[in-house]
Amino acid sequence: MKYSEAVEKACCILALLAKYSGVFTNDALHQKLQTSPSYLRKITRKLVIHQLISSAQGANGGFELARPMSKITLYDVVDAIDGHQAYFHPSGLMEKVFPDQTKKAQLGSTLLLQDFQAAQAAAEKYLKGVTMAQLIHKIQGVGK
Amino acid sequence: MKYSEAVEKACCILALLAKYSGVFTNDALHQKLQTSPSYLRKITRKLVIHQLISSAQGANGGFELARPMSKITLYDVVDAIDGHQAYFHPSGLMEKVFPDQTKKAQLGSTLLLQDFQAAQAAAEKYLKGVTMAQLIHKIQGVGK
DNA sequence: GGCTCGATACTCGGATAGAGTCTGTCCGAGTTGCGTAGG
DNA sequence: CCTACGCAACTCGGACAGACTCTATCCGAGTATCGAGCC
Repeated sequence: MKYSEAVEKACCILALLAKYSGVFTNDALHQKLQTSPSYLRKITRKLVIHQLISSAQGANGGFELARPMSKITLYDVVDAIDGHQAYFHPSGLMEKVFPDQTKKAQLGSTLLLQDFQAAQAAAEKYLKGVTMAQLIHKIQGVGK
Repeated sequence: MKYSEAVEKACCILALLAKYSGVFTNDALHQKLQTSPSYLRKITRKLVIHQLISSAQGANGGFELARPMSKITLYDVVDAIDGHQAYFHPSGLMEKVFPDQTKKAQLGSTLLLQDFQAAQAAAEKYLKGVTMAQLIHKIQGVGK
C-alpha cells in the first residue's frame, strides 16, 4: 500500500517547470533531475494527458505548465500518475460468511467498502487541499 | 495504490470467528470461505503474529479471536496484513530541483513527505475509528 | 492403576512457483520549424 | 522575392524487457491430544 515513486518524480517535474517558468525539453528535464529520460517521458506523458502540463511538438518544442501551480493540488498529481483507483476492491467474499441471508451478505461487502472509501476520501480530501504553489512557497520561504 | 486483497480475506476470517465464536481449524475456514487453504494459512499467520487471533497447536487446535471484536479496528487488520508502511517514500529527488541551496532541497523532500504523511494519517484515523464489532453489528442489523 | 510410548491431527515456518504490476528501455511514426533551392 | 521542398529536432505512442511484489502451493518440522501397551 504505497504510492508509485513516479508521483515524487512528477512533483519534481512540476516544481522544476514552475521554478524556471519556461519550456523544458525532455532531455533538459533529464539533465536536471538525473533520471532516466525514457521513464521520464512516460511520466510527462501522463501529466500531459491529465492536462497538468502541455507539450509542444517539433523544433523549440517541450513541456510547459498547463495552468498555474496554485491550481494544481497534490491530488491532481496522484490522480494523474496513479489513475484515481479505489484503495479497496471487494470481491464479495463476505457473502460466504453470511450465506444464510443474501441481503446481509451483500451489505457486508458494501459496508466494508463504504468504510474504506471513507478512509480514502479522508486522505484525498487532504491532498486536494494542498496546492503545488503552497509547497514551493514553503520551500522557497525557508532559504530566505 | 490499493490495499492487498488479503485485507478483505482477513476481515472475513475475523467475521467468521466472531459469528460462531468458537475454534476454527484452517480447513474449516477454507470450507466456509471457499478460498485456497494454503494462502489462507499465510493470512491467519499474520493475524496470529499481530495478536488479532490466537492459535492452538495439536489435536482440537485451531484459531480463535484473541480479543473481542470491539477491540479490533479496521486499522488493526490493515496493519497486520500490510505491515503499516508509509504511503510515500521520498528519494530526495527534490534536491535536484533546488541544487543551489541544500537546506531548501532537504526541506523540499521533507515537506512533500509531511503532506503525504498527513494524508495517510487522515485515512488511518478513520480506519482506527471503525471496529469490527460495529461492522458486524451493522450487517446483522440489516437482516432483522 | 499409573506411566510411557506411539499414532494422529494440527499448526509453524520456510522454500518455491506463477501472475500481475511497476520501473525502465527502445524504436518507429508523426509534427513543427527552419534553411535552402528552384522558379 | 516568393514558394516549395527537405532536413533536423522534438514529441507521440506503443512494444518490449527486467525487477519486484502479491497471490498461491507444497512440504518438512514441531507440538499437543489421545489411546494403547507395558510395568
